[in-house]
Amino acid sequence: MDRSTRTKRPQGSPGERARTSILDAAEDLFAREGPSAVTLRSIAAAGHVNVAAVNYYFGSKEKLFEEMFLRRIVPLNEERLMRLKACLANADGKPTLEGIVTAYVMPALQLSDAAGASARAIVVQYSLGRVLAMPEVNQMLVRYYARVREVFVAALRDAIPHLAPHEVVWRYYWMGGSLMVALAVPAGVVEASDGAVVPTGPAAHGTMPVNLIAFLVQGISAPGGTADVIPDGAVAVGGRGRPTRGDVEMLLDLAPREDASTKE
Amino acid sequence: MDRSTRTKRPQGSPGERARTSILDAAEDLFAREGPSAVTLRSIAAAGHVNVAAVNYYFGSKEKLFEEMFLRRIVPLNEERLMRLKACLANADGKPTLEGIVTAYVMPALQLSDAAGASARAIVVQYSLGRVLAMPEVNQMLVRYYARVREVFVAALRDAIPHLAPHEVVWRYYWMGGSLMVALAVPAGVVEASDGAVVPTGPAAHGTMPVNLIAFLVQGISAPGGTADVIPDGAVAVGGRGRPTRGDVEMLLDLAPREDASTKE
DNA sequence: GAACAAGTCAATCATTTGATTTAATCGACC
DNA sequence: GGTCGATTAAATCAAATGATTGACTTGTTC
Repeated sequence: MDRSTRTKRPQGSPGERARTSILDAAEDLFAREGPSAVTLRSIAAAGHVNVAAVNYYFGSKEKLFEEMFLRRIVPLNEERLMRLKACLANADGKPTLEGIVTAYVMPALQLSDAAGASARAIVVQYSLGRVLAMPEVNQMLVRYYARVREVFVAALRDAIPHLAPHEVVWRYYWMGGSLMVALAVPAGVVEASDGAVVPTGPAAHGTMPVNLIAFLVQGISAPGGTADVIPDGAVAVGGRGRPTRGDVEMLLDLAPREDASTKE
Repeated sequence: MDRSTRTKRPQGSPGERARTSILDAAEDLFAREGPSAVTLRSIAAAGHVNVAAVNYYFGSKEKLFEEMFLRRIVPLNEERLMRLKACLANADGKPTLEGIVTAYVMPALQLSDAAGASARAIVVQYSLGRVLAMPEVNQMLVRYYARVREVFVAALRDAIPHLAPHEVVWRYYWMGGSLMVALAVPAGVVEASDGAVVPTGPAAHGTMPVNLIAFLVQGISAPGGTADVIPDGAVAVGGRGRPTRGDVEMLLDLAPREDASTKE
């Protein structure tokens, strides 16, 4: 609109504005309207750019989505890994369960606190949902999630050695599910469904993060149901050797895995 | 195909076969291909019916989706409510937390165990995800979920009176998130990401349900983070009056709410 | 100011979409 | 056999979609 005030370009190169504008619009639309309702035209309209611009900058609709996801997910997970690393350093390789959970949860919750309303939060939700649900989704995303999962599961195993290895994997997933909902459900919905007087204002989520961590820490550390409790004769499980101390550090120092992709 | 053996129609009326065939196909496609990739033509092809049949039986694509969801979700939630009711009866109105959680979780997990692979499970996931994410989704679904939520939150409040009311709502949502992931993630993925020897065969999920319930029970009963723990000055919360005993029963006996819809 | 790349825009393409129409087919019932 | 409603099939419609084109504008560099 007010192109008159463009003496200093708001951000980077002239085309960079369009790029981020498209990414923001796509993110917002994808979060609100659902994945099926998003069209190139709606994105272009919301981003105040021409339809051709989308293909000009991103090549295709699919590429746009990929970049849109990666823009949020990569920094998010890098911070998770960084926090976990800090935990390991402070705790001499034996971080507390609370430390691990916090390292996983907080970057995501703070992401949703930041600037762009709940749009980013729901992006995280959708990306996670897609990765989980669709087998053939972008292999890069799958591998990226796998790497984060490996590290955290290894750390969790050190913190809760009483659990069978594959039960730890389940609890990692469940943690993700709870976090996903915590991100996706607007605080207003919870308030409305409660009728209670709840904190609104500066701290967007109020006491939610603290409670979520408490919920997860206590849940994850719950004793596992042993196989003989199961009514329908499931056999007992025995994982490969429990990971030796140091596995987590090794995984954390692993290079970002640029290696062979199944197909270019 | 083998229409020769139609002396006794396999199921109901001749068109009933087409109806369920379409519903099954839609469910399967929606679960596997993702919500955006489902077209009337792909449904018709997968269901071995003509494209026109979809509109003939369901009127529109949207109506088809609605019926598809309701076919799974209504019985699922009815069983949840039934189980909760049974809990209340056996426990003289004071069911255990484990009873409540089991009433909520098991119907869903058993649903995924039944016949149709993981398709149904992922349908549940998507429906839940949609209800959570999109504000304007089918009002009927929203209201239906709201009713189940009210009942279970009321029951949870009786079981864990030490929590602030709206924190209980959050934990209900988190329970849903964990369950969602438990349904969506194929057991094979967990096994693969673990490398462990895990139980395969008859009991599709092995010890997972027992462990999920243990995880949830202990997590939900975790002490709440009080407001003064929060670093960023959130105010303490005080709900409306804690629900009096009997609230749950009252809610459970409530009629299924046929009342006014905002618009026909 | 000319030349050139970077960026923007309206117009348009070939497909695909949900939905409708029209005609043919099936199956019970008299 | 004949009739009639229920069901299926093929053809078709208008609208929308992702993508592309070629002309136009802008900003930079010499």
